[in-house]
Amino acid sequence: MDAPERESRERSEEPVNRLERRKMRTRAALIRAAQGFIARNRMDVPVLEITQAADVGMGSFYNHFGSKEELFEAAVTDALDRFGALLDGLTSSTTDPAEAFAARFRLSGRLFRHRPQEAALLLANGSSLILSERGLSPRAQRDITTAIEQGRFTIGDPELGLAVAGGTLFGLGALLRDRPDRDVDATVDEMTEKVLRMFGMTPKQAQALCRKPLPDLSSLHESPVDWPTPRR
Amino acid sequence: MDAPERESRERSEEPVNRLERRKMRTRAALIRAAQGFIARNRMDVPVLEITQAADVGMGSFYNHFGSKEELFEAAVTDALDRFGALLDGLTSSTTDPAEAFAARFRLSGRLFRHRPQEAALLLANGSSLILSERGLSPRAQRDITTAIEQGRFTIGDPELGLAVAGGTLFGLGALLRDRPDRDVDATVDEMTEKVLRMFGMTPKQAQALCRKPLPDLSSLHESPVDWPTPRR
DNA sequence: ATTATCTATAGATCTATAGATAATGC
DNA sequence: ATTATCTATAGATCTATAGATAATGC
Repeated sequence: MDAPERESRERSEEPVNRLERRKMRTRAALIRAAQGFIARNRMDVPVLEITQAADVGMGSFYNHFGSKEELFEAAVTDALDRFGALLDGLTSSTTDPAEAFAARFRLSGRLFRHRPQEAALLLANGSSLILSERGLSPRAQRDITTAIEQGRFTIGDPELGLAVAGGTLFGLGALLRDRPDRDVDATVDEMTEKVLRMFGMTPKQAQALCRKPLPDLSSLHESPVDWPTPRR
Repeated sequence: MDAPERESRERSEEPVNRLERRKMRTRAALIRAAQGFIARNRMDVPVLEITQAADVGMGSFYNHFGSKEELFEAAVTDALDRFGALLDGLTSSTTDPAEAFAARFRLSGRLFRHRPQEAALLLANGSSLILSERGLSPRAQRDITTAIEQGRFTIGDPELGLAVAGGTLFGLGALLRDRPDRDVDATVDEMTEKVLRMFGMTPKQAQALCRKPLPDLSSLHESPVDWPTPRR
């Protein structure tokens, strides 16, 4: 075997040397800058402004991406994967699929307020995320199918269920954004209950799941590192 | 009275003379062209290309709009108003608010397939439409509130109900777009039933409402006039 | 020696307008 | 005479790259 662990690590691959690490840092800076612009609906921003926000030279952009579209696509993918990984980390102890679904839905709703930039990014991408292969969608898909198999959900059409879950989460995000005075926890849990009932749970079962304690979120009030602000 | 009917007509105001009518035609052509680009997610299109698609001179653009953003905003507003007016026309005979809501939801879902460009435009605007002052949202708002007053719906939080309706419609639109093989009528009606149950109706009541006949849509398979295709 | 980054800029593209033309009003 | 439209383009802006510089590998 001349390539011991080729292809064995997809992303988050530990770079072998300092050169590689620097390259990854530049790429990551560009991606974070792009995420900031997407969240602010400024996808028409010039490349120069992106590189300034990322604090890298103009030319570095073309070392990593062939076009703005390519960068933005990578930025959305990255955000989805991070959001998904974060949720996984927060719900790893839950084994019951219905409870896992409820926990992830409730956490996603709460994260909309805790991390407004990520929320804005998700809302800006809207419809393309609902049946996406990345982020929340595949996790919800998995939960729903398993819950049906185990008799916890009785909905006949899992794909329609996915559209319900995605759509209501989307509506919830818009509601929390446009009505900042609403009680986040109460709103999110009420929405979750309604979805669980749609999936065939009794009101009592749904309520019980939505009253379970959730992991503490106060430690992640915003992204680990703040998104860069573009310089003028 | 020196201005007999000033302000009495908002839009669709009959232009008084030929000059006015020509002006309106130019404006309308620009708006339709813009709607086509929005539906195709090409909002970065140059002004020149828009005017070419509208078949008007470059300079005419600035007679009507100060910037592309202004045009796009007008284009979305116009699409929402038209879609709303179309729905109103199709459901004018229905007096029961629950039935009216169901009919509008079912018709909206079906229109997603009958008029894919308008659907794409709505989906592209996504989250900003869910609590919008125009289009489907205010109509749903009205139906929901009235239905609650009359005891047809029992949902406690009408605004959350609006987010549910908007979100599920959005998810439905994405589902129908991304899964072209699905049976439109069955999918739409099943989704509508679920929403009605969320709003507190019994399964039987919900099913009954979703089996009511709907006005014929075959006459409006696409916009009255097709959107212009940009010339190269 | 190799690789990534940076700075500076040529050339392409786009916006916004000036001035000419065409249509309508009166 | 007035008003909207059209054509042509100056000037602004942006993209993509060439060539110089800096960091790392070996």
